[in-house]
Parts: sequence; C-alpha cells; structure tokens
Amino acid sequence: MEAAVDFLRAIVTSDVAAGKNDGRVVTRFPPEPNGHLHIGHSKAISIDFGIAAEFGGRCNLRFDDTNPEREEIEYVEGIMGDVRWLGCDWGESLFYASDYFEQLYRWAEAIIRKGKAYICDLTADEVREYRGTLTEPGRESPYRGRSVEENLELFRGMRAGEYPDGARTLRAKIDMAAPNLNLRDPVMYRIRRATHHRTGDAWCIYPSYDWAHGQSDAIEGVTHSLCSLEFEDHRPLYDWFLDQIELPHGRPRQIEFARLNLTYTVMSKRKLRALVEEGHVGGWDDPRMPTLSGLRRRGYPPEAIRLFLERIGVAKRNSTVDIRLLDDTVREYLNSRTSRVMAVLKPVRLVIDNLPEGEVEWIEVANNPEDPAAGLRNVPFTRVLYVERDDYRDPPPKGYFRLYPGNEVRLRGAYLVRCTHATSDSEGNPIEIHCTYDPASKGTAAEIGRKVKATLHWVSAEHSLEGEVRLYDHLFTVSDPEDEGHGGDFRSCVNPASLEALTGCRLEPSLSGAAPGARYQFERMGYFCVDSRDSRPGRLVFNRTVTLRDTWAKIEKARQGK
RNA sequence: UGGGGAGUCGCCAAGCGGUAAGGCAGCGGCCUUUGGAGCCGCUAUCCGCAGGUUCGAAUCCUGCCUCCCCAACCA
Repeated sequence: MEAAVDFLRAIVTSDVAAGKNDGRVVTRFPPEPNGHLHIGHSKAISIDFGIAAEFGGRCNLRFDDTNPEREEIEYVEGIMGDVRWLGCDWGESLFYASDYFEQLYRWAEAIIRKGKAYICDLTADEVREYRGTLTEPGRESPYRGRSVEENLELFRGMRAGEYPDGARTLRAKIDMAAPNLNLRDPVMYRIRRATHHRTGDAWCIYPSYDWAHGQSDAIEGVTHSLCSLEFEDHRPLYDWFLDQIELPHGRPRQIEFARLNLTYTVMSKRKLRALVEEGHVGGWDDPRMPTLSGLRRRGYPPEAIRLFLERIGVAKRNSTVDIRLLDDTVREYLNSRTSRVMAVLKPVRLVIDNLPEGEVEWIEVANNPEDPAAGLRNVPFTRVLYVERDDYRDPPPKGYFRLYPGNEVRLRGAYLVRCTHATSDSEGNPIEIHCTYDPASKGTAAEIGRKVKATLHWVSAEHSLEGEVRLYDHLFTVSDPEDEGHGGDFRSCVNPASLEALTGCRLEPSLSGAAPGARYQFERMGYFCVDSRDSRPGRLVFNRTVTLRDTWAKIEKARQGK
C-alpha cells in the first residue's frame, strides 16, 4: 500500500515547493511542563519530529513555561525522557519560552508604543463581564484610552513589582466587538508573584500563551507551528501578534490537526492527574495509564507506538481510535522480535504416570519460530509438570480441544500426552491431572502420522521458577469514559478489574536471569515484560503488555453472550 | 442564536470532476507442535440530507441537518 500523504505534509510540501522560508522546515513540540506526556502527545511528537525529519529540517523541543504556578522541573525531566524514549532527537534545539521573557517584554513595549496595547485595571471578573458573550459584543475597558506614556509607565511599574497580583494586565487593543472572542482585547501579561522553575523570582509578570507562543515560534525560526484543533480560533490572534513585531526570521504558520483519542481511556492531564492523586492507579507510570511512562513500563516498544501513529494518520476530524488497533500493532511488532518462553500463570499439576520419577530430558526448542536467528534453548521435561488450569475441563464444552479424560494433546516442543483421569476438589476444580505420554510422538504431524488439535504450554514442576504476573485490562469499563451521559463522571467507570496480580505463577528456568524491561512472548498467553520497578532476581514480576489473539476465548465469550 | 471547524463501511482513513484505496474489527475457508503467527476470500451501487450544474460529482454550486471547539489574568 502506498502511504497516502496527509494534509499537513501536503501543505509543507507545497510551501517548500513555493520557496517559502527559503525551503526551510522547522517545527516545534511545545509541551507545558505541568504533567507527564501521554500517547496523545506522542501523536503530536510524531508529527512534529516526523515532518521535520522528512523535509530535512529540525524540530525544537520547547517548554511552554509561561505559567509558573503549575509548572515543575520534575515534569521537564520526565518529558525529555519520554520524548527521547520515543526515539526523537532535538539535538541542540532545546528551548524554553521563559528564555524569551526579556525579548517578549521589549516587543510588548514596542506594541504599547504603537498604541496597540494598554494597561487595564479591570479585575478578572470585570474583564469577563466586559468581554460580552458569544452572541453579544463586548464593551471597551474604561482604561482602553490611556496614553502611550501612561501605559509605558504602568507597564514598567508592573514589571518592577509596584502592583499587587492581579491588579492590572497588559491587553492587546484589538476589537471588543470581534465575533471571535479571542480578539476582544486579549490579555498579554498578568501579574503573578510565583517562583518560576527557571527564572526564579526575576519576574512578577508573565506572558499569556497567545502572546508567548507565536513570538517564540518567530524567535526560533519555526516555519510550521502544528497544534491541535482547539487553537483554530486562536490563529487570527497568532497572526495579529506576528503582524505587530519585527520578524527575526521567516513568518511561522499555525496549522491545526485533530488530537488523538482512544477508546477505554482518558487523555486529559487533569483526569490522569486525578487518577494518580486519588489512588485509582499506582502512579503516572502505572502500566494501565496511557502515559508514555505507563506504556513503557507495560512493555510497549516505542517503535510500535510510532507504527500505530502512522497507521491512524492525521486529519482534522475529531475521532476516537479503537484501542484494539494499538493492541494489534503492538502484537504485530512484537511477534517477529520476541523470544517465546513457557510460563504457566494459573498452574495445576500434571503427572505423566509412565515417566519414571527423577528422569529429566532437556528438550531443545526454538526461541522464535518466526525468526530462526533467535536460536534454541533447552527446557526440562519431567514426570511432574504444571499446566494451565484452563487447559483442563471435565466435562469438556463443545469444541474444546484441550485436556479431558481420554483426549490427547501435544505438549509444546515435547510429546503427545493422553489424559487418563484427574483428581479434583469438591467444587470440581482439578488438583492433579494424570496422563501417559507416547515416547515416539516427538515431531510434526507429518513425521509421526498423527494429529492432535491442541498444543499446551507447560513447565517442569521441579525446575520451574515462581514468579508474579500482572494482567491488565482497560482502565475503564466503558469505551468513552469522557461521556458523562450515563451517570457519574469518569471516576465512576474506572474498571475495578483492570489489574489482576497473579502470584505463584510458574516460569521456565531460562527466565531466571530476565532483566528489567526484557520482553517475552509467553506461549499462548501474550507478550510480557519484566517490571522495571518491582521485579528482583529470584522474585520476578512480569507485566502483560497485550494478549495474543485468542480464538477459543472469543468462541466461549460469544457462547456466553447467547 | 455569534465565530471557528468537521461530516466517506462498526473504528480510523485515502479520494481534490471520470465513475469508492488501505488498516483494525467482523464473517467464511486454508494451514499450523502457540485455538498464536501466516495465507485466501467476503463485507459501502455508495460518500450527512435535499436540490442544482455537468456527458459524467464523494469531489463544483445552493439550502438544510448533525457533531466538535470558543465567553481562564490556563495551555
């Protein structure tokens, strides 16, 4: 399939062809350091860095740190780590909007001198009243007519800290009757005595987003300022401000695209923060979180995330992508590159009655049938094994191919075994399954002239390691937790079963040295990764990244549904 | 109701006047020492609706409908 060119790349292509900005392409990723990045941001990252790279340009990482009250250094470090993890390189181009405070201030004075901005003494509440409504024009501030000299003096006073917080603002003088509310004399500076994570107490006035953003783009020579749809209304203001200053480089152009939404999760910093602070999850890096740190800990490879982003494309339509597309992409990516290993999550003993006690056969198995280069390993085959509890049913449901009295199945990499009987508890749960094996049954169906319908994973009881395995499900029980239509807010549909921690799992011995972050496919179960926080040698903890496709589970589920 | 956007298969998404790509999901089947993986086939006579222009429209025009965003000294 030929990858279709999205509208952003089409625009950049034609700008370059038209010789705009001498054919340079400079983008920027402008996070506010007030939270951790999530997969939604990775769409922007992938677009910003991806387009720059494709056009031989550069992408700046710029922290939009114009609001000292909620920004912290901890977040800038986390964000840099996340961007790097995604494989994006900003080289020397690490910037902070706060680096431009002095330049911004000088430009603001120049705008005042042109009579295009004024100091307003209205309170926040009054500003809101004067702004008018969606359908009614606003009224002009009584301070709108101040002289340039007075404005300049007051503005300097604001900078010098002569007025209390919130007492005055610098406002652009545009049009209080503009149908676009952003043009009704927007605030450029507010007084806020807060210690900034970079400039400390050097400033007590801070520029607003609208005033800082486009000018920062201009300072950095950004050519294409790509942002999300909600800033469409701000574009006329972005352009207005650009018109007021002497452009140091070319003229940046803002273009908007639709942000990413995913089913069964939330994507707003506010809500993610609430999940963390209210203890619904273990932290920003909880493997159930859509944060990049959560996805990383869960075992999602950054390459798979980027592949996913390529698949969903970019457009201007608000959309919510089915999270199964992400799952599928991760599976596809991991399939060819992950070693197979056997791990029994919910173990039950299986005794091979015709195999002598104490006998051990080290069976050679492929690490990855999809990749011969992955090599071979040996797994011990003994009289007493563990198999998955789900792999025994008596009586067997229709279409069940696994263990039940009389049935024969394959033990992966090893022999065919026929179930003879099983002991069970009062509830009917198997305690110990008994089988006999056929020593002549190693080999393919063609080789041994016999076919069975199921192959089971197993581990030697004696040799296996004990470990913990954490199974994850969607964080929310509904596909659109943002939709509060059905009672309660997003908190009320947090999935109580989103984490299932299994202890007493049995792992094949080759896993003994598994390093934090290492990924494996547990045969028939899914892709798992060693937890980077809680796993210890001798006390391994695995996170399930994603399950394998499970046709049987689908059949059973469909049956239950009926 | 003012302004700004968007409406193509269940979910994404191509298409830009010449007669509906692709992916995911779904449904059949093949193959298989993972009910995994892989492979094959099927699934929009139709592009929010209604008119119009044209030999010909999802693509152009008109009107209408629906959804999203905007009234922080947040970004």
